[in-house]
Amino acid sequence: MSGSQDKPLTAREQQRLETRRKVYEAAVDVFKRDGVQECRIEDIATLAGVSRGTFYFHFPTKDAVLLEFLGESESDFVDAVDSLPGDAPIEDVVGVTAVAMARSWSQAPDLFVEVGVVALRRTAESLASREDAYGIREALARRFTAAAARGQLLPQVPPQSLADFFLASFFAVAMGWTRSDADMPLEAALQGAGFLFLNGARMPDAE
Amino acid sequence: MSGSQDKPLTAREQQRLETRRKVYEAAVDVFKRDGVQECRIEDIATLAGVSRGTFYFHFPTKDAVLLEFLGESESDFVDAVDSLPGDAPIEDVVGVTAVAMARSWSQAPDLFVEVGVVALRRTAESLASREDAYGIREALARRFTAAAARGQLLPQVPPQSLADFFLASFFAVAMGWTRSDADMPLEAALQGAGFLFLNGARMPDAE
DNA sequence: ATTATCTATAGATCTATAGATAATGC
DNA sequence: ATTATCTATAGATCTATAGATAATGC
Repeated sequence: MSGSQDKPLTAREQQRLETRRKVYEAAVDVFKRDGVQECRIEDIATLAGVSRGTFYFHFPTKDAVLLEFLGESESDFVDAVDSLPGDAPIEDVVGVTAVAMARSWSQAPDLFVEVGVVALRRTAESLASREDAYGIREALARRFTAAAARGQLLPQVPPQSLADFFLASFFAVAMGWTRSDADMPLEAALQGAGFLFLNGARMPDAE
Repeated sequence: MSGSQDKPLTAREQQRLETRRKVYEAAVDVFKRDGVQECRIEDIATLAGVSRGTFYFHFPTKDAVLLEFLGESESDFVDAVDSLPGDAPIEDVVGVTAVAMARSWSQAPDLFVEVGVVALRRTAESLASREDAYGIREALARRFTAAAARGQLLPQVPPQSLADFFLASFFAVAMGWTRSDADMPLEAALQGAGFLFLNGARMPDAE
């Protein structure tokens, strides 16, 4: 499904991708240094050694760069989930997602909020337009559908809603972790979120 | 704690508040009509009948208007939670929050995502600066602390994290609801989220 | 010769601020 | 006279695009 055909690149195509990558990496560096909202596109172009127009040739906005950044880390999550066998128990799905997200998100805590913002906007758009790109939302929704069919998850809640509920709470926990000074590893915090997702916040006895 | 002293306003103060309100309402209208990102401040000023500079005199950015909007709806949530007796069971806290959020969020589904964005940014900032304004996060955290002390909630998870987990999942469910065409009332969707929060997604038997 | 990539620049919009006007308190 | 409110405008930055340059395919 991921279409990397590896057809030979012309010198021109190679040049374009190289410039694009230079611009992308310069942008991420400047984002981290100056902040996404505060930084100027001028500075990104200068660091990449191109004109400001070249930035706009490759990316329409700063948000487009962040979307690419999001897409790169998201494919790690999807790979982690997709590497599990089709009948893997739901605990494993939750577990490997926690591991993959912890690994990816630890890299760029400075960009965390702004990446969350573009993820939110993109999800809102795809909800509105009914287009379903295959990302972590969809990978999780599939697993949740299968788990509900096996009787492991509550059948009343639509799997897509479960996936949204799950992702939002993971994001919230990760953001809290990023900004706190607790010395618990991010992975442990996310595993805790996974436990809450599966078992709820209520004390079992207090039923 | 909410300091409305009602000291008499001078004509000038009254004028300022009036203009500020005009600008605020014009901004919200234009946001709904043209979209927050797309609209121009020029158009807000024109609709309010003031100069563009006057907009900036009252609000530094569009986001500041959204923050005020967020603050107004948030105080409804806080009032709802604070109206409960101190020893109210946690189910009631979850329930009245669902009712208050459903009432408030149904008003402005068009602004939903952008309000979520400023809420996210504000929360990130307050986490970073350790300042704790009293909002719905703090109102919930207090209740969760009390409930954990009474043995109604899992004691391992910090109450503030529980509040973040709770708010993020409510937001996610509400956003999904806003964009879907299911004819379930928003309140029912949020009550479902509250159930998930308390009891988890796992089937009780499958333990 | 045609097309893709990139640059230079015009026009639009935003942000910062000096100055005008009107209210206030002495 | 001083201060608060608002306007007008200069300068900064972004967005859109015409034109320059370099690669491609015939």
